[in-house]
Amino acid sequence: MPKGKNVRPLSEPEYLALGEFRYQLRRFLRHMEEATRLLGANPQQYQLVLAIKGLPRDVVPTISQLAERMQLNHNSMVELVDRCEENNLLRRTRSASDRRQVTLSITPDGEALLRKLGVAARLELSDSGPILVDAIQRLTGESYTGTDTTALPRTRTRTKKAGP
Amino acid sequence: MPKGKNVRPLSEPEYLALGEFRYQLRRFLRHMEEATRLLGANPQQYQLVLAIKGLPRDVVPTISQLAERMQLNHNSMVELVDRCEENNLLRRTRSASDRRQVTLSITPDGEALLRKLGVAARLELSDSGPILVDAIQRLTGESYTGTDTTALPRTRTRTKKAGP
DNA sequence: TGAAATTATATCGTGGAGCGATGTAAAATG
DNA sequence: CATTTTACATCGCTCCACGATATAATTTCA
Repeated sequence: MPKGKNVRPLSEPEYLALGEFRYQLRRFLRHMEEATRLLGANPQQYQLVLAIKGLPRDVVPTISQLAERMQLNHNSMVELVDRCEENNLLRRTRSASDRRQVTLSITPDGEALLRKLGVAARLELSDSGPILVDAIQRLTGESYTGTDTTALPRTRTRTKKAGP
Repeated sequence: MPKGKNVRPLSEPEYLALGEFRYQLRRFLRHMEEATRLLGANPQQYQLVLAIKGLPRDVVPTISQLAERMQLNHNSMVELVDRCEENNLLRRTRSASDRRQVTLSITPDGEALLRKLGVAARLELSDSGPILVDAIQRLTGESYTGTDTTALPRTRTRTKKAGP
């Protein structure tokens, strides 16, 4: 594999693609937060319920697993689970096989939230999804054959910044 | 367009896709935060510099514009710009045409940060990008025939932090 | 076996970042 | 010009993630 290919500096179109990617992400996340709050729920708490629902079926929904899935420290996850339990979205159950572990289950309230916001997420992604996909492909070079060593111009004409 | 199509509840594969989508997002964001901090910089501040660099060329980089791009309230953006200026990543310039406005420009330090992290972002997206694209397509039904329910590729759990 | 190490969850105090409310200056409106 | 609107700035507050630390269950191995 030609190592140099992916470590060259970003070209301007790539910066635009990365900017667009981040922008669409923020919009998606923000809109979902809004939708969540409109239902009187807390965004992070919804995220956790969704993370449980969307967990691969061979993964046991413990605190640590979900901390990893949401990229949180385990103690932050403990606190998030606390809040979810207070709001009746989740329930804790100590595992019988290993009694250090706690497995989480979704309450009917949690499931109801999932149903409503799931539809919202799909609709939202119908808009931003294609733009996201496009940006990703511009950056990672979809249709990238790996044999190209002549690719982009390495010399930049310094037309950019003239002083005021 | 059949209206009912996108408002039906999520199927289980769709929940899995949505879960995977969120998971890959969090991983991407977290890894970029780590990379940023490894360079001694602040993640949000990098985000702002990137947002400026990645702004469509016909958009003037003012406080309000960037607040919208990063989906922050304008006052939060003011504070973020303050911090970026303190860390010598950005400079404020009052606009000559409309002296209420402030236009932001990236310092050499900011550009250097962009170069290093741009490469990191592309590499990171080389991994998570295809999974993200796949999840989006499963949800928005792009070329999705409904017959393929094979599990999503699972990314290997990576330990988050090397500790002493 | 039983002491030490490891794993899983829980608790507590702290700090940073985003937000609402409010302020100030410039520009648009009428 | 007087009023309204727009753009940026300031301040106090709160929430949430984190580091440090604690507790309990399990595994390791001398």
